[in-house]
Amino acid sequence: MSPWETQLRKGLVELAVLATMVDGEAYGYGIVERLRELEGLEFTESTVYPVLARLARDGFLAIRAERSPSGPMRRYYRLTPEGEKRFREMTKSWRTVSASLADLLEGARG
Amino acid sequence: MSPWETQLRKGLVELAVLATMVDGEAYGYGIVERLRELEGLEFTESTVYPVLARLARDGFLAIRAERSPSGPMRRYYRLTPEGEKRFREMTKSWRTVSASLADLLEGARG
DNA sequence: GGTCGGTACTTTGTATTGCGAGGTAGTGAG
DNA sequence: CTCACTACCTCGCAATACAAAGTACCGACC
Repeated sequence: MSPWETQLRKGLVELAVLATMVDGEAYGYGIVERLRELEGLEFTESTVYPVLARLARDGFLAIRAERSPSGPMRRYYRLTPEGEKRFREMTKSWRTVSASLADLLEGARG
Repeated sequence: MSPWETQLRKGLVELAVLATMVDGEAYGYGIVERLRELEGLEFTESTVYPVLARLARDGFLAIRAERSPSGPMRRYYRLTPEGEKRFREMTKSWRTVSASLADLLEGARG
């Protein structure tokens, strides 16, 4: 992954991770696998796990452990009310920035 | 600016800056002013100038100095062929990531 | 002459973050 | 008992956004 592509995705990991658990709880490894299917959002475990830990530490996620049918224990994360708020705010910001940048690229011959 | 908003924009500065000079040369202060008009892309001089310096150092921009009608000398930047290539690549990557994230947010109740 | 606001560029230091590399461990198949 | 897959975690490096602070040029106004 080229360094500028890495930079381009900075900050998006958190939003992407939050998005994966809006419809219900999710666990780390599963999140990585799910995001891997989305072009440009192929994050590794080294990236996702620390994000989950940080979000949980800051009260945006609650954790529940459960046995896996095929490996070590899974740690399921789900959004707390603060987490949902955070998700909504980030989504809004994202849409704003995204729209502005789209306008800028539109105006240029790009 | 909240820290996560800062992170959300990481890597976008470079693309935004490149976009401002696709249609012709531009100078630092002017770029800052122009971006300030776009919601979510209000970068400060502390952010933009280092980006310009880095892009020039890496051969993506060429520099030309010219007197300003109202202040110190301006340094006009324009895209080199490598710069145009970089801009096209970044734009493409951006559209990909943006589309994937939009899909993800769409799928979620967001 | 002096001050002030606006223009224009630069540097230093701090706080975050993405991720490669490497590690631990449970599980079932062969 | 080895191998592949699942599942989690941590260290260390490289990269970056930005506040803060500084320098300098200019015209206007008193």
